[in-house]
Amino acid sequence: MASIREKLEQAGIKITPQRLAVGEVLFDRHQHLTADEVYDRLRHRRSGVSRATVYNTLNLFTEKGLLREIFVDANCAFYDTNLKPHYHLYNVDTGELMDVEDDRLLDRFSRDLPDGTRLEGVDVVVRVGCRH
Amino acid sequence: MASIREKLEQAGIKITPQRLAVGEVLFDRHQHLTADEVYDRLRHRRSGVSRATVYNTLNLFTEKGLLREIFVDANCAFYDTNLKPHYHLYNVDTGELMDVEDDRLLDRFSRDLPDGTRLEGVDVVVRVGCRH
DNA sequence: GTTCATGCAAAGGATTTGCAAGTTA
DNA sequence: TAACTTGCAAATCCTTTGCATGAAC
Repeated sequence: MASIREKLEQAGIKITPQRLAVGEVLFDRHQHLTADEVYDRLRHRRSGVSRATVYNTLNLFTEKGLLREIFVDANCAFYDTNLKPHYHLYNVDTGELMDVEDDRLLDRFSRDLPDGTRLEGVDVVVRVGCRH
Repeated sequence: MASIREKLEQAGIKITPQRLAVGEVLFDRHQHLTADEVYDRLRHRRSGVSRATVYNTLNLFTEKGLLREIFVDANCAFYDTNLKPHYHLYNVDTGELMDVEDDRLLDRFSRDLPDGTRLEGVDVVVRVGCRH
């Protein structure tokens, strides 16, 4: 718990009870949560964090590099706590999202970037369906 | 124009004037358009196609394999007419989306899929920013 | 005491849906 | 004719915002 406080402070984030609560939900382990899932878990814990604050906090954590946003379809952003190079396996039938570690991911796609640009990140989503 | 009609028929799509109009806008050349951009172009051509029909048609074309949806951020899906293996270079500062051809894209990520699943597609978005 | 965070409710944008009327094969 | 498509407006979903209250340094 102290480590979450440190994590936020190291990222230059001002500590509040709400931000700690969001951090505890998220950084418990590597996972992919939507904003709504985070909000629900906070409610179950009876942490009084409003929806607006959940969104604000997720955006803040993402800006500060503690989270990565993943877009797999129009109506939900996932927030990923795994910052190591990896890609995602998305099951379109079950909605399940899995990590696949891949050390060379960045290398593979960061060659030949246009002049005057810098790499921000590489997002790979491998879509699979259940075999019927 | 006849080729668009054939393209739709081959995909098992019933022909209507609206669907032909959407097809003409899209399949003119390889491009990435949002639903709203498609709607705007239809209005400039004075094709009377409603917004709802644009959405219905884009979803239909996607289901039938004539388009690919690309999600680069929460608030807009791009529809890509390029069906060859390729990935995307997205400039977060300018909003520009570029294709990069890559024949081995599918191979690279389609190994080791979970049992009982089949590959639906591989989406790669390389995010770049302007060097300041 | 000034700056920043919170939370509610309202606004916003993209997409979908219900349903009546019109089209297609 | 039978099944499907269209279009409008309303509904829905996710997310952001305005603003007044409250906390922090």
